[in-house]
Amino acid sequence: MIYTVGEMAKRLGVAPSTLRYYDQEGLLPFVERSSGGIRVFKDSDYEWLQVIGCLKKTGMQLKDIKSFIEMAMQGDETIEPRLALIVKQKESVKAQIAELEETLCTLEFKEWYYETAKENGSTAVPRNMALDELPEQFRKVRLKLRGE
Amino acid sequence: MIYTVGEMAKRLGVAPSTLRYYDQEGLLPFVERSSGGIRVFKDSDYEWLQVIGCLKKTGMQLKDIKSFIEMAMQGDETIEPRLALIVKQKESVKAQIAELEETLCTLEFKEWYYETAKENGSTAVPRNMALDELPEQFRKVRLKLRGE
DNA sequence: ATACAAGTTCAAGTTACCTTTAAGTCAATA
DNA sequence: TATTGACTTAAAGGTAACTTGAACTTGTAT
Repeated sequence: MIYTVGEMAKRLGVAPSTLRYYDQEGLLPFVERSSGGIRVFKDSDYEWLQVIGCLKKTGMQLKDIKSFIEMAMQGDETIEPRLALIVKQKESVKAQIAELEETLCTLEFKEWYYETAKENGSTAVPRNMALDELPEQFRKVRLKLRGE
Repeated sequence: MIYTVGEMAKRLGVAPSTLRYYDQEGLLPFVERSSGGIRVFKDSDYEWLQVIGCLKKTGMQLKDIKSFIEMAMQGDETIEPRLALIVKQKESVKAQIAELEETLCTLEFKEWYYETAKENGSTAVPRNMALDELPEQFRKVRLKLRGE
């Protein structure tokens, strides 16, 4: 199967202008053109675009994704640096998950805080509660929020 | 304890210009000024800034954080919408974690892919491997990447 | 009293990532 | 063959979140 930029964009759930922009930025050196200059996307290009999408989700910048694609275009000599980059991004994603888990704990504290405020008609109640009055799992969170 | 903008920025690990920018954008209505116009941060302001930082980590935009702060400044009448917002952000963070977990699976597949390529001197080996030749946990990932 | 680091405002600059617009070309259908 | 919708490029515009620079003021330390 082959696709135009619009068809491929639809398949990926992105705007056609995004694909044109990526191409312009050098992220899509694998995309060929028809005799008339129209971009011709193949199924194997879809896979490249999925990889680009994956790296984007890790928070990698387009210029770094470009380097990765350029390495891939060089062929088998660049297997090791590509592996290294994947491993690095894997660690980065693990760190991001850990940070979001912490953020989640803070939000759960805040949820409890406003639930308690709602029940009592005032934020003063959870705010002035002694540390040992609050549920055990929220004590560390409150200390951290208050910088203690 | 009271702090200048520079001291508070240091305590938070951000640039002083960031705090001035937030103030300018209306995110810090609780910060008072000295007679000479210098910002005076209190310990309770540190806690607000930590909450702002938490909401930022959830991916919330500054204009939406501003709305939250404005509600908080209104007092106890806004407990319910604040609770609703926290719960919404909690769900958003859970979704972000789920997406990163999926991204992690893809990266683990890619790690295996390049490890196998490295062992065999060519990406052709993992690329052309039959689906039932690859480790079970990577089969669904490859199908998704190839759009099958 | 004087120096001087760090504060102030306002405006302009920066970066990343697209999107939009304009002017024109390609290619599938009637 | 003519129409029409989707393609092309180049350049400009947009947005979020800061950062920087210039010109000036505050407040602490000698």
